[in-house]
Amino acid sequence: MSDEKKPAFAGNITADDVAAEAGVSRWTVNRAFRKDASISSKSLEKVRIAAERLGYVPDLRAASLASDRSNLVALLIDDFANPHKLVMMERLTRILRREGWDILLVNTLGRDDAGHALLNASQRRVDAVILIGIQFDDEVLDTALHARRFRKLIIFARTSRNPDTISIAVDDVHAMKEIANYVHERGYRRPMFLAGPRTSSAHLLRKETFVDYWRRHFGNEPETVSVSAYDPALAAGIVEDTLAGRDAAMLPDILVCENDALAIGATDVIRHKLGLRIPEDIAITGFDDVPQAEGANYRLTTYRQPLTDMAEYLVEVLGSAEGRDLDRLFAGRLIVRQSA
Amino acid sequence: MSDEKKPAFAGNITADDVAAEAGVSRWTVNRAFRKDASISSKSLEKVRIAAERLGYVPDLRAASLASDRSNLVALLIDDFANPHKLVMMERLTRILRREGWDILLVNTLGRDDAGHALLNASQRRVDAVILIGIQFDDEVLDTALHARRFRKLIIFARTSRNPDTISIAVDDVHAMKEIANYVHERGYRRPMFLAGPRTSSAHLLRKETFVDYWRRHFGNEPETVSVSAYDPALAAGIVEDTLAGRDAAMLPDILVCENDALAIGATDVIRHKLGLRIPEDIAITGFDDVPQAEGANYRLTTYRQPLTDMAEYLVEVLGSAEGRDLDRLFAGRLIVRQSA
DNA sequence: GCAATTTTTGCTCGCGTGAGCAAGCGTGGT
DNA sequence: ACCACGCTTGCTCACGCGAGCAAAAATTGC
Repeated sequence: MSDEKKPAFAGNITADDVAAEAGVSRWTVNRAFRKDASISSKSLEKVRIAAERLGYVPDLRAASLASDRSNLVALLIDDFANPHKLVMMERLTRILRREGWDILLVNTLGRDDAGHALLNASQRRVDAVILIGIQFDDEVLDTALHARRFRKLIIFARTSRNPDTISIAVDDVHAMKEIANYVHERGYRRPMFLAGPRTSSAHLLRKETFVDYWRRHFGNEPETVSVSAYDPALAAGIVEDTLAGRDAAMLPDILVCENDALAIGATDVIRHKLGLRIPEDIAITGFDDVPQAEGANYRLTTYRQPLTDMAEYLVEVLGSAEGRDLDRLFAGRLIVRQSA
Repeated sequence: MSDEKKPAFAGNITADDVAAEAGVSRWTVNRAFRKDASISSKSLEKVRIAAERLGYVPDLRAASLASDRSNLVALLIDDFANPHKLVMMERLTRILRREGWDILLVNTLGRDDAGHALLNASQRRVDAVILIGIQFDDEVLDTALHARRFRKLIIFARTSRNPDTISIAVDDVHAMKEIANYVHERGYRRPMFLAGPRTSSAHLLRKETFVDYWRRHFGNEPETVSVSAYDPALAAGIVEDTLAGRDAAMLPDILVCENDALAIGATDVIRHKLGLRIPEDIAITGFDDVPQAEGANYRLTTYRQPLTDMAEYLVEVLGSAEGRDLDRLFAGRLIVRQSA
């Protein structure tokens, strides 16, 4: 009787099956699926045909187990209210996939969850962890690094002074000086800085740089306000609370925002709640150049990070044998639009 | 001489090491990390302490290999211009992680890439594939299903008539009827429908439903326009091309959009390029209730999908032994705001 | 206190692949 | 025809864990 199993799905077809079908050994089959392996074009062809017929694809779990390289990186994010995260995810996933890296997406629920998120990643034996969230302060990083559970811990789009992490980011200091100079040149004199949450590590230097630079070069001390997350809705609330009811003379003439998420929330509230015009009554600048910043509604003057270059450097870092001293800062570009 | 290896990272600490440290067998160690396993509280405690000291965590690659369950699901997305995707990703990743599922994020670059994306997922032996993109037409689905490479293929937030997939979505037909009725009740008589790309399968029934229902109940045939992606910027371009230069009498009195991504692009262009007021000159409705829809700028009348319920049902589906007849439609809710 | 029963523990075998080595094979020079 | 050399192939061993069974230990009933 033919008790040839008809598998429910092709997961159980293994290199041995293909080897039998193609008349070669199992190792030749696997070699056919590795790009660096030495194999004759004749057996390669035989294997390809047999694999095609049986629907075989190599099992990366087993490959990873045997080779101690998973070709998997974990991407840890928390900050889902920030539209720029969507852009970053798109760019990172596209470029990493193109280079053969798969991505484990971990939604880190907050500071307390960061440890679990890292544990999660470590159980899959990822080759690297990429952080694009905001919740990773020194304590969390130290715990992760102390456990020596990761070969590489990469902080993307954010600077970190921790020597054991790799930070790939735009040069915030240079960027904010450029913005400060632009703002001053255009005649604005009473800027207010709208900042995001103040984390103790891996944070942005934007607020500090802007405030210091402005004070030193242009005399007065800018007012600053802080929002607890990069969330347009929260930013809107804070801006309304801060500015509502002020005399025109007491209003800032420009709102310099740490990023576009804040700038967008601020724009909405300034127009629709405070009834002021942008840029005539209050100008606005952002940071990141999210897609909506270009739209007819916001026309936001902002600063574009070279995300593609950064992602490509990230790939390079992933391939590198070293795990340290790979920090790199990139130069961005001021994008001038109508909002300032 | 002490050539005790100081590992570069803790990946090479195995259950055997913990077993030696705790004075039990390797299998007891692994049992301590499974929740269904039978183990005495005494050895559990011993193992916990030893594992803690050595920094051991089980290797899920090996576990998956041995048990034939990966606890991994692939999430395939292409449509990154649509802000609703960010909301969906947040909700899905949060709830799936809470239930112990890890997520492989695959950025599908387009229709031609769908096959590669699926292959990618299958090599990691994911337990299921979740599609939240738009590019999966019948041909791609058939290929994937024919290869029998997946136990479950779930189409999330989109209906599919393919019997071998599991579709978890909002009841589009009911939703659009509700919207059509609302629009008519509020006195609008010349709707225009702004649709997204027309895929041959797994698509939305929104346009068809609205147009048919309107024609049958309210007499006239709504004008329809289609955009090639759910991208606000593209929608803006199409709407401008379509409406610019029309007499007021020739303009629709309401623009019914297939989703918020389109509605947002349309809103921007209607206000800032055509110089019309919303809702006085043209009203607008969307679908999805993205975060910005609530903001002061858009105040968009839209339709909210019960994403959390849908994600929770998804978890249930993942746990189910069956792979078929699990389709489910959910009821959403019309969110009335100022735009219509 | 003893046998019957249940819980806990250890073990054999297998999951599908890669590293690295040794044998096989073909090629070219003399 | 012979040998040296490089490319290709097959093989041993290992990766870390789970299923499922058998032995050991703990618990129960009387």
